[in-house]
Amino acid sequence: MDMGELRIHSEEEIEPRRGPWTSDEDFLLTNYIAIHGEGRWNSLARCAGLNRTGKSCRLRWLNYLRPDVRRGNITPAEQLLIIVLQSRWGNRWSKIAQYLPGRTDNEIKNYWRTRVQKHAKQLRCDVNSKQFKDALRYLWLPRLIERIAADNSAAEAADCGDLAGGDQTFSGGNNVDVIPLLEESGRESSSSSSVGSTSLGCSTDVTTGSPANAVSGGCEIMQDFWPPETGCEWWREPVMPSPGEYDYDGGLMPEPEQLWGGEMNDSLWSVERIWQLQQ
DNA sequence: AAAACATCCAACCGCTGCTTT
DNA sequence: CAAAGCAGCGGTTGGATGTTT
Repeated sequence: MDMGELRIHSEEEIEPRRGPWTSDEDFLLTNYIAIHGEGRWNSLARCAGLNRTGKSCRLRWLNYLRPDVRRGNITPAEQLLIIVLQSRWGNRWSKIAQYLPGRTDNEIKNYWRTRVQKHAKQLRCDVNSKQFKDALRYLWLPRLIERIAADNSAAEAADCGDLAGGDQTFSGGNNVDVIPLLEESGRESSSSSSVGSTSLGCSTDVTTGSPANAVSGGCEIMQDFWPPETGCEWWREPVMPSPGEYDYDGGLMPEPEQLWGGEMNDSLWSVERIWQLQQ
């Protein structure tokens, strides 16, 4: 600890430290919480000898130091959940985070702002617009489901070769047969959307296909999402379902505990479960 | 190699609502 | 009941890092 930064405590107000946390501060906070637990952040900050606000301590603990916090790559399954839940609840990040164990509201919020809003920008539409929601539902979600299915297949193959290997990455590893789900989704899309009608029809191989197909079909579009160079002209076609044909707000959302009992496990990320949320 | 630009993400800020006094 | 204190939330910012020119 750099004691030079911690001026001698006195009753008069000491300007709390701000900015990036040092490893010493992390150590102090982690140690204190390990012994005394969380809560009462203002007094915790004082008692732990941290010249930080309670707010700052809480944020550091919840978003970074907590042992069960997961950072880094947002998996396709997690992306799927975020998109589905955001469409249902809006920017209720803490609520959404409850359904992604180990992920913080901050991380989900960052993901949304950096990745999802970027695509909205490329489409030149608002993230809250029907246009963009349709893009998510009929282009992004099917693609994510395909990726999850592919991950599952890869994980299955890996499991055959290495039964001892546990899945630590949440990228798959379950045994859900996704084909019926994809077919179901495809039927739904084909009945209402020319873009959606082929979005799932390319599940066998999204890496091939001509540029012409990309515009008229959707495989390649889905592969690269929305390449800015297309000018998104295809998207302006009146191919979306009529109002009321989909309903993001319908249905009852089970509590997180009901879904996975508050624990992280592989079945948590089954496509089946995620798809149920989407319905 | 370096400057310019883009992206990511940890951390802060202001606000709201709940609890305590 | 009102005021004060606190926790939590969502929006925003700025520095670090990566990528492009």
